[in-house]
Amino acid sequence: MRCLMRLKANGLETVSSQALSSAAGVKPTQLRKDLTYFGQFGTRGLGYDVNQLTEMIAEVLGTNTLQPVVLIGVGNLGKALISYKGFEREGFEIVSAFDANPGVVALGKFMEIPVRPMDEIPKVLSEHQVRMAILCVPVEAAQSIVNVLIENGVTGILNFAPIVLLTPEGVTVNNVNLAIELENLSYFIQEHAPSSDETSDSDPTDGD
Amino acid sequence: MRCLMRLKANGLETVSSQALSSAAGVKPTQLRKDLTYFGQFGTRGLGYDVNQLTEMIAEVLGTNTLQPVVLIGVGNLGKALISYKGFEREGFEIVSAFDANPGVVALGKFMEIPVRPMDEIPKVLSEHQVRMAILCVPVEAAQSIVNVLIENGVTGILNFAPIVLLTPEGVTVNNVNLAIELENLSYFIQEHAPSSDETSDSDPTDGD
DNA sequence: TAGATTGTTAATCGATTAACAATC
DNA sequence: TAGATTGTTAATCGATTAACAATC
Repeated sequence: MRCLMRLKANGLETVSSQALSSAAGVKPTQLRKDLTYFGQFGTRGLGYDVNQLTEMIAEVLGTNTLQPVVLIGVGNLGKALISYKGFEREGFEIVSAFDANPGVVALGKFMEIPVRPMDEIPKVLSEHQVRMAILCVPVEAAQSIVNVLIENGVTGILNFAPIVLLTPEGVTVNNVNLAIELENLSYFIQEHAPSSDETSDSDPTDGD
Repeated sequence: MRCLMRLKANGLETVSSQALSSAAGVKPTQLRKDLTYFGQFGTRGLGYDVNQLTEMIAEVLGTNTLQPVVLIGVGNLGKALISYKGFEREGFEIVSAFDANPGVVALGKFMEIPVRPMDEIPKVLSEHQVRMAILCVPVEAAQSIVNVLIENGVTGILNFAPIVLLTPEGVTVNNVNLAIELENLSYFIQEHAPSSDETSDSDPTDGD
């Protein structure tokens, strides 16, 4: 998607699996095979229409319309995520933040992204039809908040608390554990590690 | 590793691949196979010695001794990471932070983790024999800082800037891209997505 | 029509797992 | 010795890739 965006910004209208895959660092066959999983979008002899492909991927990702998201827990990390511009750029809108600390709520009341007390979660979720939440609360609070979120229609959780969340079928959890990221790195700089050959993003698989 | 820690905390001295794997959410065979990649640590008929296995894994991960780490870029995210206690618990020590903004440096001069100006990077890295860095600077600054880091002996970078870093062979980059995490989640809450079956951590593969 | 590039088949490769002999 | 559980082999499964017919 990001490669396509770049092509689009440069005015390209058409791209071959060859060109796009090399930009993305994968093999052309891989790219074509993956795309056909969702349908047929290319033109033989020509390649793919950049606009059409962009739109199709946005639709698959669910980012073609602005996705409302809430953020729970306005500590250091929460604040950092609120001010992160990347979410918006990719089609997400943090409609509200929540915090258990009245002081934090008072301070955040009139911010661009308002901070509300926890008991307003149900109201806000139903008002904005929110289905995704970013969770940056302490481990102790995580599970009970998740229960509330799920009761109120959330089906996707980006979880920063280092704990395995229990969720019913149909709810997806993506865990981001920064300590694990660092451990992983640590492993690869040890001499016994088979030297890794490609720079790549973390790719979370995810949750029941 | 985290499962083992928990067993240890509970006074368990021995664990079977069966028990450990179910705690970790993988199959017993998988666990045994993976462990043998590093050697033979079990006792047939008995299982694995928790202490011995813990130690072996810590060694493989390189977390048996405290790993010195530096953090570059003390913005919102940088601050959040500095105050994150998880790193220390897992065997990492942020020995210093760095920032390009003199104001940030002035403020952070006498913090528990000191904030220093960028030009002191070489001195600090060699003094503490630092091999790992956490990068949370703006995209524009990322590559040039990475060059400095590598020149001064860093071989592992945890990168939060949404950019593909160019690094020589032997340097590992782990990218954490929060927008991608959210996109991934978004995909799975769409109806067309094959419902995912397991909650799991992001597992970064990594970099040349 | 000739050249290009897709979508798809079949071959290859690697990773997971069941089964079991080794052995505590 | 009998029961348990490892380490390892061989079978299975799924994912990647090469090759190519379809077709723009």
